[in-house]
Amino acid sequence: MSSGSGSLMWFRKGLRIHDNPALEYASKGSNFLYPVFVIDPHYMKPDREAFSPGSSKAGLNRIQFLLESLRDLDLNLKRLGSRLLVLKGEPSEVLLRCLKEWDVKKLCFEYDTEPYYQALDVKVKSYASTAGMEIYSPVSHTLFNPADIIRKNGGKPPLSYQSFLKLAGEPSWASSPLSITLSSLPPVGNTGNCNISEVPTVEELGYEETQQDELSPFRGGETEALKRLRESIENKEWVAKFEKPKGDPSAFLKPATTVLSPYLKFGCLSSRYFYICLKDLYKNVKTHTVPPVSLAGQLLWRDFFYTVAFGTPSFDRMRGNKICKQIPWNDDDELLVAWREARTGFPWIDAIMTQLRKWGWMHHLARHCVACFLTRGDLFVHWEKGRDVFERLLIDSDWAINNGNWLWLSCSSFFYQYNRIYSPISFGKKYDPNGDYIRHFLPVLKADMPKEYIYEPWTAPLSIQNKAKCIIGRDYPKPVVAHDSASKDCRRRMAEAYALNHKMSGMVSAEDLRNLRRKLEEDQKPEVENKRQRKLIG
DNA sequence: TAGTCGTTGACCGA
DNA sequence: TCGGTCAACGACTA
Repeated sequence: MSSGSGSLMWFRKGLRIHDNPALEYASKGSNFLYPVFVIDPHYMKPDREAFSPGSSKAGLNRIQFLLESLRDLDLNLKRLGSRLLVLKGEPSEVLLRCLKEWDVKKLCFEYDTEPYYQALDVKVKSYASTAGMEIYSPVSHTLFNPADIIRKNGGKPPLSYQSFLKLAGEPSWASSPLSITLSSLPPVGNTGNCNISEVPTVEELGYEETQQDELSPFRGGETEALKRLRESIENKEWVAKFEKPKGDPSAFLKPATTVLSPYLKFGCLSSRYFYICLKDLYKNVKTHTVPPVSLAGQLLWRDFFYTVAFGTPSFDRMRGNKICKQIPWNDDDELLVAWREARTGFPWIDAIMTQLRKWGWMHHLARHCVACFLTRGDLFVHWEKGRDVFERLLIDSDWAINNGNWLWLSCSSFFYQYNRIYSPISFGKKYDPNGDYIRHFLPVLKADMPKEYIYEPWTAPLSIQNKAKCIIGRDYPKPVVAHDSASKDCRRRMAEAYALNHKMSGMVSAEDLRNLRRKLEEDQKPEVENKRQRKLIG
């Protein structure tokens, strides 16, 4: 056994060496260091029932990304004279066993605001403090401590970005230099009988060799994150002029953004280090863009959603969520599946959903289009269902940000102008009139579908469809809805739902919603009947 | 309480 | 490429 100054560094997110205050503190004055990552089978083991390759919680792309990040972390720890100790099992059980068996005086881990970790940390902290261990759990995943912002705002999270900015100001740590490098780490202590393994491969986790024809082009890990960051900020002019809404969602050979989000999600890249790099760059250019559209503004968006998510009970649900409009979304699994499986018949939408499936990433505006289409724009399917699909398939899916954006896009919170609907036809066309993005992700439309019809192939004359070897309804689906009438109907439903929320001052009961759903369906009946009649006559 | 403003809509006409 | 219109929301602020 060690001399009694061992520390356990528990990695969860924060899979990095640079700007890692928990790791730094754990190594300071310790004779031994136990750098631990616990693989939770619930998160990792194959689930054959799931709608895509992966576990019950995560798609294979993100599992792969996490494993790559862990391998990189292990390598970086080895360079400093340590290594990553990988253990398997239910995280709190595994950790408690380690704390009991090893000689640990200090337990260090990055603070996490997600409900999952909040609950987990209560268990672990309670054991560690009873056992007389020192616990160090600093906030280093975000620029600000969400609790500080909420306190400053009188106990409530700010609900607009601008008010968040005002409350937040400049982060307190930004005036002093961050600890970016570590020169060495204490050796790993005696691990006794604990079953330590190397970072597994996906095959070792039980996945078969993947059949997918196109894999995510993004590799995980701190090394890759820092390389990507360097490459992005090398182009000073590009950073200084960056305006998020002006990015091209159809750019896939060279994405219009940094694609640093997956690295921020797992903490392979410190958001604080990224922020400091941007501030340094801004100092050295004549002019630069500002929040909300600037690159620094994107990091602040992340903090905004973290803050609201932390301060809002049931943030990830409609019911019981005080900031969420109660809307009678329909429960149509057929439409959901068509959307999820890229079979809506709208090539722009289906190409984006295919990119999501294959790459685990797509441009922010592309996410807007498909989220709007699924919910308030066309299909009127519950945002929680779309959220689940994103949560599974995105390599950067982040609890606070993903839920926040679905609340936003579905006009359930933050954003309320439900008349502004993205067209599944004309929005993409603005950026990519030739349809190169569609042709890449939907090979069935690649060959000879003329650009005049690539966004609306069902309008192509049969002769053209024949020539393009793509018959609509056979080789590629007919559109699941008519956008013009569907979006009009969505607007009507949203107006009714808003009126109900207004009338009830937000206290809409389940029964109120049921009644409204019934009313909306009855209002629609004559229209459906008319359509049927027209069909009969036609 | 009234007025301002809001990360990124579509469409039309100039 | 621009500005106006569509129809009209809620958070925040003075």
